[in-house]
Amino acid sequence: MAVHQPSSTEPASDAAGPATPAFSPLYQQIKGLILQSLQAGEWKPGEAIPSEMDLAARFRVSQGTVRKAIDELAAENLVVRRQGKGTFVATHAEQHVRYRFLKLVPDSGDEGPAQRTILECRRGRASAEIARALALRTSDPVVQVRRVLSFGGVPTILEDIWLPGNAFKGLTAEQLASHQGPTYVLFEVEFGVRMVRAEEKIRAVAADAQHARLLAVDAGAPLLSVERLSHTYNDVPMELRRGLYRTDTHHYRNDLS
Amino acid sequence: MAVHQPSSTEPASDAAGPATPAFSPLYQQIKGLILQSLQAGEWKPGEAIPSEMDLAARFRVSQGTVRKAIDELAAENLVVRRQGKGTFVATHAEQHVRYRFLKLVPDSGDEGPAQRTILECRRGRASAEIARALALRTSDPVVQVRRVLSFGGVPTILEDIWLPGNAFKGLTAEQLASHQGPTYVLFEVEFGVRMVRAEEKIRAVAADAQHARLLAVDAGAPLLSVERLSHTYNDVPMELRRGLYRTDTHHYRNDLS
DNA sequence: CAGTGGTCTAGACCACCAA
DNA sequence: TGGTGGTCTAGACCACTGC
Repeated sequence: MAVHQPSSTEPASDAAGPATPAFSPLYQQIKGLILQSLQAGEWKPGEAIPSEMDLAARFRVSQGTVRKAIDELAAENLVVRRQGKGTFVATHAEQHVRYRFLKLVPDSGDEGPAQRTILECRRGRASAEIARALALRTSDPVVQVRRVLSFGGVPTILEDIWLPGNAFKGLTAEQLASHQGPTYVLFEVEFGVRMVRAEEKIRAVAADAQHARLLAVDAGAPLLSVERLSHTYNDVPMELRRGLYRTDTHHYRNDLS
Repeated sequence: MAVHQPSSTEPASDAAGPATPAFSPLYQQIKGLILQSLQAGEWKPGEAIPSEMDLAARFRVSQGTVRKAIDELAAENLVVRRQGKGTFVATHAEQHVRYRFLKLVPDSGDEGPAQRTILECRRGRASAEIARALALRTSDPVVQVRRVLSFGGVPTILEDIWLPGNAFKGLTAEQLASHQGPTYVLFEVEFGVRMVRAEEKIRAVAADAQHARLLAVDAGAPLLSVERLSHTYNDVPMELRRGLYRTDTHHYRNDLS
């Protein structure tokens, strides 16, 4: 339900506490409520959420207020609007947004999907470093994956992936090797985990002997090191990924605005 | 003035031509008109544009329509809204958005502004490659700048910058060395050129002898190569920048969403 | 206090889609 | 044809700023 706040000045509650009245407009509250339903899985990825009219009725608010809430969710890619059809929970499976998190593109031309080679997929305990990144406790269960992505037979990306073990019970190398489309779709479909946002730290590094072998380059060759921390709803970290990219035939593309 | 389009179906103009009726909503047209005024320099960077009411009156449209147009301009960082004060033409000089295009951050801690060393600033003719990138004709005048940015005395960024000579008449090494704040502010203030959007292509490369000397690293050391094409209004390319970044103490930070 | 942007509402109509 | 999101309007009120 919409929380109607006292208008204008707060009642003079001079008790100690944060001085910020934390005013938030109605549409932000509605956005928060819709977000809760998204997190709770009330509507699954790809499904339609209720129409604006329905939501307006549910929250006892005008359609325009719901619209503004959904506008923001759409701007954050949590939801996709389709005129005449409805509003849908966003997915990494959509055609034109696929590989939204993969910014490595070929220098020229197009290319098919990557060939995946899973080198490792094992359960273990979180090191202090991994635990810190994923907001776990040291020695909590984690899944670690190592894989190589090749384009046209050329190994191009070597990735180490760490996932919280509890959320990804039963993840197998088989699944990782054989599924279609982005791995994040697998995560959505099989584990109900939707990655919403990520931060990347990018560096140039020299290939060590092992990396060189796996990526078929000379030892010491420059590689792009991409450390990505992905989050689900509410900024909960759910994946740490360390990638090494060959940039002799591809480049990392970024748009600034 | 707002262009009122024929409602519903087009009159059956079966003459040859693009089949798309190119319907665009009123607020998009208003946005376009405001954009024109921005390009034309009717309001300078940092200045306030007319109030929503004024613009609504000027364009014979409701305030809500103007608001939606400005909303989009604000979302594209072309304009900044300040409640109670007005709407202002965006600038690279704003405190919290300074160095908006510089994504290289120190691994830990903060750091002061960069020390700039201008190695070169000369006028010349565009090579075929530069001409293509900047949408000039080969041998059109260009300004080329080479500089090193250092943090705490450590040379960290080596940049080559190409600018269209006609738009940047009179740019000197003096100016580039002595101005305060981001170089893009200098461009706005001295040349009326506002960079609005940019694309970057990022690679890992090995330092050659010259680069190694200028950045105080060993030859062959891995460096981040960042090629940036910056645009003014209307996607007109106005700057090509090739940077080499040391990433031993800094990293390139990117947010995906 | 007046002026600005920000929120909220209610209603009309349009464009798109599916059945 | 009915339902969905998309546009446009008009008016009321709120929050913030500066005089």
